[in-house]
Amino acid sequence: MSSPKIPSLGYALLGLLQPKPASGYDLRKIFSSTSMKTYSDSPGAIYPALARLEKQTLIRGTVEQGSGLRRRQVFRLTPKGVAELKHWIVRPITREDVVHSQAEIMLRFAFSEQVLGAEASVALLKSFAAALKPYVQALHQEAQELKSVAPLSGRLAFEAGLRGTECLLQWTRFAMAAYEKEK
Amino acid sequence: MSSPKIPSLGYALLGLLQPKPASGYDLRKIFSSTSMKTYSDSPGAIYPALARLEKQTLIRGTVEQGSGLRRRQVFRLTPKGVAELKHWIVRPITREDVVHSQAEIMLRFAFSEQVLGAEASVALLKSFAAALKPYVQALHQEAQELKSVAPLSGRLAFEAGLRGTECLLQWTRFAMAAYEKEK
DNA sequence: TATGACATGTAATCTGTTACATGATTAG
DNA sequence: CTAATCATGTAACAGATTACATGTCATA
Repeated sequence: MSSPKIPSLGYALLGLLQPKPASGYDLRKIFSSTSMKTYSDSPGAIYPALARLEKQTLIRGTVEQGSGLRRRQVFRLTPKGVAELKHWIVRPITREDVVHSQAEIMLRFAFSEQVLGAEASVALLKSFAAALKPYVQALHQEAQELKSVAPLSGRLAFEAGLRGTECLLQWTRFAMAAYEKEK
Repeated sequence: MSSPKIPSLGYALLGLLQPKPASGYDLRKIFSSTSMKTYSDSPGAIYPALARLEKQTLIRGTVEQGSGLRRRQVFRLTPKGVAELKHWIVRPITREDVVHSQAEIMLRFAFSEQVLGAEASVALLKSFAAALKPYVQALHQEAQELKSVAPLSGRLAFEAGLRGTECLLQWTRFAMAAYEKEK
């Protein structure tokens, strides 16, 4: 039970390994070349992270060396790893998540369809929207209180955060509509 | 020269101490009670951070104890600290910043007016917009390439990032207009 | 006198960064 | 042959989290 908490990078690795086994090098290339540049592509981050996941038996690595090929270790999810990934994705979204780890929410959503199917993606969107709505309200209120105090640049910085959050809420509607249309 | 790199939290502390000296406890309260909840309010983060800044002679702490008051250390910026803060704020904004540390850009902007005046804030906004424009273009292009490959949830997650960035670009225009109107 | 808020810190642990080290294979 | 790329890792260090430790002051 209650395995030691897995950091974002760990889940990113699990999610990437789910559809297709890959080596550490493959994963680094994904991080450095695609839109997932927010995650570190440094070997000092990825190889230890893979080692931790393997120690928790969430993934298993097998050394490939058919006919003089250079050594290359390919990792795949174990059933336990698949379960952990699913469990992480379906967790309801809290205010905490919205404030401190929006990037992780998006990561969960990005993987949701492959791992659990479209219904799970829609459910996540609903949970996200439900958490966002009162948060936007609270931000509006805080903006009112800030109005007379801070210098203009401070108020504008706050406004940027508010707009970004509203933008995200709009996006959840857009995304739900996209799933509607698909059916 | 070239002092050891200061992390985001360090600059947040410098920025907060600039208009008004404060104790570690005051700073923690600011982090936990205002919109700066993204920064850690844990003593294990803040007190060591203050100690580092003091060792670099960017701030100086003085123990207040007028008439049997409980011990309370108040920190203020040194001239070197003010210079470091200014230098950090005026640094031109790079693609790197936009991709990996948007929060820090907003922090720089939030402090800019108090520390350097409205012209500096406007200059920062221009630099930000200039970095955002080509980035949005690049994201659009990447979105095109993604179109046929990823599952819907993956494409939508990407779309969320794209929209957020566009939203930020719009905000820069809004903010510049706000400064225009103020004059 | 006991509770809770004020106020400051430390220690263990975890993760990530940076930089280095190693060696195989392929292209020029 | 040599340079670049493939592929894997390690070691030193910095910073954050969590939990704990300590003591003061006000109030009920």
